[in-house]
Amino acid sequence: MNETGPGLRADARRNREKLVATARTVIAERGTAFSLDEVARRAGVGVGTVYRRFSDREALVQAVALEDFRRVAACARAAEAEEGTGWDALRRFVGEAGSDLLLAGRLSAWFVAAWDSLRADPENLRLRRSLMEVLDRMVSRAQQEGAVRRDVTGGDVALLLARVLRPLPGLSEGLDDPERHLAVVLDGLRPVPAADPPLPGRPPASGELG
Amino acid sequence: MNETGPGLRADARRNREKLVATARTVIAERGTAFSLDEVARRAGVGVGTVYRRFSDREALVQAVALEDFRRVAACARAAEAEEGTGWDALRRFVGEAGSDLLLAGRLSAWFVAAWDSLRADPENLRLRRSLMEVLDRMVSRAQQEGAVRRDVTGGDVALLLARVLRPLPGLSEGLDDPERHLAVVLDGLRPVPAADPPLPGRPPASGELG
Amino acid sequence: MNETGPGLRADARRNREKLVATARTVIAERGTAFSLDEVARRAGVGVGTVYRRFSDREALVQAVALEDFRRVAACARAAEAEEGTGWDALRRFVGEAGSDLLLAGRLSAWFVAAWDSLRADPENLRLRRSLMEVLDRMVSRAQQEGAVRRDVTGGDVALLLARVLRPLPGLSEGLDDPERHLAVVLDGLRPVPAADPPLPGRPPASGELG
Amino acid sequence: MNETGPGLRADARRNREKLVATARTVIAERGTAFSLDEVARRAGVGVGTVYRRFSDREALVQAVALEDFRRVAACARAAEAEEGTGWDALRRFVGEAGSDLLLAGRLSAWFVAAWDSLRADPENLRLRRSLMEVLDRMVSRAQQEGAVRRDVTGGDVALLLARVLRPLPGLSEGLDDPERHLAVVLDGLRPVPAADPPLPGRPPASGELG
DNA sequence: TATGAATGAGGGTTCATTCAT
DNA sequence: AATGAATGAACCCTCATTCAT
Repeated sequence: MNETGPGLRADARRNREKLVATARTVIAERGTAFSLDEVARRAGVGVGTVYRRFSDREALVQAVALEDFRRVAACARAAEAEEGTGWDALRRFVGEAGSDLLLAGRLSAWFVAAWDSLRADPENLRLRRSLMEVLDRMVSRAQQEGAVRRDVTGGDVALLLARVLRPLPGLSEGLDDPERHLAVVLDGLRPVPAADPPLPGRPPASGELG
Repeated sequence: MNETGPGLRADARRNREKLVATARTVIAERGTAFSLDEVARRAGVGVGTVYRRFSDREALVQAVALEDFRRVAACARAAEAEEGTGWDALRRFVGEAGSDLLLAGRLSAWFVAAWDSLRADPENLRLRRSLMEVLDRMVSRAQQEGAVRRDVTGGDVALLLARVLRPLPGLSEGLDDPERHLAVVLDGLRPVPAADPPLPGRPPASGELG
Repeated sequence: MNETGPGLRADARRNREKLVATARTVIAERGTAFSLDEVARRAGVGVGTVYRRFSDREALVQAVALEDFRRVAACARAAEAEEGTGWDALRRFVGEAGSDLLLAGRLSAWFVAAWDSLRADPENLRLRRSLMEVLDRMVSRAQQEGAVRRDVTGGDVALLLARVLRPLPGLSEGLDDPERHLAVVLDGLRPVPAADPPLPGRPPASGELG
Repeated sequence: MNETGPGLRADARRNREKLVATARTVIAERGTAFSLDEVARRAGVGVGTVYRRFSDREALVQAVALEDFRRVAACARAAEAEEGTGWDALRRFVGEAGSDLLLAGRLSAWFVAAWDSLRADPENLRLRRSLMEVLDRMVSRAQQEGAVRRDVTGGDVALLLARVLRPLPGLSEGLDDPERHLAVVLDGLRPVPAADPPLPGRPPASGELG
C-alpha cells in the first residue's frame, strides 16, 4: 500500500501523488475530520481509486505524514551539514520548520496523533529515528558551544516544534503565526541566567520519540 | 439557550450542570469526535434533554468552554491580585495553567477551535476580554520590571499557552508534559541578551483575541 | 438488543415487529444477500430505526431466526403432547414443518448459516435444546413402536428437515415442493427390509445440534 | 463467451481453464459471496482477463456449473451403462454423487440458483436434458424391477439430490454428512408397505427440469 | 418537562465492470 | 491478448437533530 517506486504505472503514480497532495490540503482545512469522498472529488478521481492506493483512511494519513517527515528530515540533515555551529543549524532548522516547511511541519506534527499506526511503518520509523539523531547531535553541539541550556534534549525540541506548529483553528487570518512563537521557544532554549529554576519534569529520551 | 440564572427550575439546572460536567469528561476522553448520545447516556438523561438545554452540539461545547474560561479568568485575576510583581503573577498563572488548570486549560485551548461561535456568546466575550486585560496588565508590569522582553504582548502569552497546553495525542504516557515546555516558553519570554534578533511577525493586539 | 417485553413503547414495538416480519420476507426473496436499506424501506421506516433495534445485520437475522425457532419448537411440543404415538407425533411435526410452518421452517433452516452467532444467544440455545429433546423423544418412542429404523436420531431428523426445507432458488413455480420430498424422507426413516445396508456415517448426537 | 473449442489460442484456453478451476475452489470456500478479484488473483491473471473470457460474474458461475454438470451427466451415463439393474445404477449414481461427485454435486446444486440464466446456455440445456433422460430411464427400469416406488420420477431424484447435497453452512466439522442422508432418501424411494399414504403433490416432469 | 424513538444525510468501504496502457 | 487502474453505485453503519409520547 505504500508503493512509490517505479512499479506503478505512470498514470497511477500521478494519481497517487495527486491524492496525497489533495489529502494534505483537505486535512489542513478540515483537520482530522476530513472525508475521503471530498479528497477523491477534489483530486478528480473516484473514491475507488483512493481505496486502491490506500487500504483505508489511516493509510492515506500515513502517506501524507510520510512525505512530510521526509522533507523535514532532509531539511534537518541539510542544516546540520551546511551550518558551522550546532546553534546555527538548530536555528536554521527551526526557522525553516516555521516558514518554508510550515505546512509539512504542521502536518507531521498534527499526525503525531496517529503515532501508533505511524510507528508500524518501517520507513516512517527510520525517518523519525534519523531525525531524532540529527536533532540530538545539533542540541549536543549547541550545548558544548554554550549556546543552548544543558537541561533540554533533541526530544524537547521535537515536541516543542510539534506543539507550536499545529494550527490554532478558528483564529482570524494572520493571528496564527507560528514563526513568531517558535522564536520565543528558541530563546527559551538559550542558557538561562542563574536566577531561573531548572526545567521541571524529565527530558524525553530520543528513543522515546524516534 | 444559555440560561444559567435562577430562571431555571432546580432539577432543570441540575440537569444542565450534570450535562456540562459529563460533556467535559467525554470530550477529554474522545476528543472532538464525541457523541451527544454518549453524553446524554452518561449524564443519565435523554438526548432530548440535551437539546432542550443546548440548541445544538456546538452550544454544548461552548458551555464547557465557558466554564473553563471562567476558571482560567478567575485564576488570572487571583494571580494578579495576590502576587507582588507582574512577573510573579505571570509565572504563577502560567504555572497553574500547566498543573491545576491543566484540564480546563487544555479544553479551553482545544476549543479555541470554536472561536468564531464562541465570539457570539456575550458572557464568553466578556470573559475573554477580561482575561486579556489581566494578561496585558501582567505583561506590561513585568516589562516595566525588566522581567519580560518588550516585544511580546498578553496575546502572545495567551496563544503560547493555547499552543503548549493542547494535548499531543498518541504520545506514550509521561511524554506529554506541558509543564516542562511551559517553563521553556516562560524563559523565552525573559528579556533577551542583545545578540538575538527581535521576534518576527506582529504582536497580537489583545482586542483581536478578547 | 432483543427487547421484546413491555419495556418498549407501543409504537417502537410495532416497528420492531414490522421490521422482523419484513426482514423475513426480504430474506426469503433475496437470501442472505439482502440489504438492510431495503428492509427499512419496505418496512416504511428509516435505516436508523433498524439500527436502533438491532445492533447490526446479524442481530436482525438472529431475531428472525429466533421467532421461527419459537414457532417450530412450540409446534414440536404440541405434536408430542397431542399425538398418541411417537410416529404420529413425528409425522405430524414433519408435515406441519412442510406446510403450515413452511416459511418459518425454511428460514430457521436457512439460518443454520448463522449457527455460530445464533449459538451465542441464550434464548436461542434454550429453544434449540428444547427442540432437540422433543425430537429425540419422538424418535425414541417411534423406534420402540417399531415405526422408525433404529440407526437414526433426532439430530438426523433435524438435519434432514433443514436440507429439504431450504428453498431451491430458481425453480419455476410449483416445482419446489418440499412437502412431497419430506414424505420421501419420512418413508426413508421407516424400518428397512433386511436387504438394504445400514446408514453410513455417524448418527449426530442431539448435543451437537442443540 | 463460452468458447471452449479450438478457436482459442493455447494460452487463452489455459487461462480459461485455470479460471474455472479457481472459481470452483473460491466459490466452495466463500459461497456465493466470492469476488472476481480474488478469483483473478488466485488464478494469477488480471481481472481484465476474466472479463475477456466471461461476459460477467454470472457467466463465470455458469461455466463452473457447466463443467460440473458434465461430470455428473457422464457419471450417470456410466452408471446406466455399467450396472445390471436400474436400481443398481440409481444407487451407484446417488452414491457417487454423495462421495466422489460431492463437490461437483454441491456446486451444481448450489447453482441451481442460476437456473434461469443456465437455461439460456445451449450446452447446459443439452446436458440437463441428457441427465434427466438417463435418470428417468433408471427410475423407470427400477420401478419395473419393483425396486422403486411407482409415484416418483427422475425429476424427484434430481431435486432430492440437489436438496441434500447443498452444504449446510455453519455446522461443525463432520456434522454435515450428505452421504448419510442420501442413504435415507434412497431408502425412501423404495416401494412402500401398503399402510403409508402416497406422496403428496405432483411428480415433476423431466421436461420441467431438463 | 423529560424521554427516547425515528429520521436521513453522510462517511467508510467493497466490488462488479469498463477502459487506458 | 493481458493487465490492472479507474469508476461509481450500493451497502453498512453512525450520529446530529426532530418529534411523538
